[in-house]
Amino acid sequence: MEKKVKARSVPFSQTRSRHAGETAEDYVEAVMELVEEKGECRVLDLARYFNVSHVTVSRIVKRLQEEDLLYSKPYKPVELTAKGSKLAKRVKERHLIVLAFLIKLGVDKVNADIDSEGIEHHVGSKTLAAMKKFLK
Amino acid sequence: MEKKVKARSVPFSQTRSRHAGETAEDYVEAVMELVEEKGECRVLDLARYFNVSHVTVSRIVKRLQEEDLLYSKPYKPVELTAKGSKLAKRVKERHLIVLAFLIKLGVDKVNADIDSEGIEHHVGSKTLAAMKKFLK
DNA sequence: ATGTAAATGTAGCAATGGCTACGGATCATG
DNA sequence: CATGATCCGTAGCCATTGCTACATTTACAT
Repeated sequence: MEKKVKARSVPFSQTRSRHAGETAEDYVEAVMELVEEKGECRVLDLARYFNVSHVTVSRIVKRLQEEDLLYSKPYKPVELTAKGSKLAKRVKERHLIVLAFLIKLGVDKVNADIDSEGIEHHVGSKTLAAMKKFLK
Repeated sequence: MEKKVKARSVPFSQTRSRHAGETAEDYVEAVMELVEEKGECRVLDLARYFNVSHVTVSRIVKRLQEEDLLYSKPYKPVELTAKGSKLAKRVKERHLIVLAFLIKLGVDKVNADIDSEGIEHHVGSKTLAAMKKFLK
């Protein structure tokens, strides 16, 4: 008498690609923020931002160039492509909504900052809509 | 006139270990659920649960044994250690709170299921407390 | 103009988590 | 107890994201 155990709603088959996608989102968001604040975004700016070595950044930037999200020439600043810019705006908006939501929920700013960065990647459109509604 | 750009509140230095930690949480939770529902938890049960190959499960189970979260002998069922059981209970409770929270927020069950599985790993104690309060 | 410091790239290693292919173990069932 | 089906382990591949060490380029100051 075997009880059926349902598989997860979201298959884990693509864990690696999901993580890579989160990295892409984090990077385009960071590039947008750094360009806004500093005028340009260097590899080392990203390395400091994410607390990783410049080597890690450099490799990821190369990959995101192949995905047409970023653009840069060797030893030059990193820029967003049109596609990257569009993604960055979506990501940033979602991030800000999640952050505002947590704060309105009663979470202190420090923890809201921390948790929103982890949560944002997993907020689907339905959940995002519910958060927006709650904010109004 | 360089504006200072603050680094992320949560350093990304440990991205890999964070992901490994999420995997550990997912696995102990799954083992607990499968043992409850089927009486025992085999490698293949986990493989089907996560939609990955038995090889992936087998390697991860081995690692989690070294972390003293799981226990099993070759070709035998996987069991939780005391430490793993404790973690599983915490994870499951947190998961259920996040799920209930999303539903109360107005998200449909299907999307609440999906998003809660991604979100749960990033909900700190303060955010969890705020969710609990909202549920009351 | 030249030389040094800072920024970036390259080589190569490790850990994690995917996979296929293959082989050994276990278990029902005849 | 033999045998086929099922389960599981091992070997070995790839991708992603960390790292250190070293090489190269750029930019700035003298």
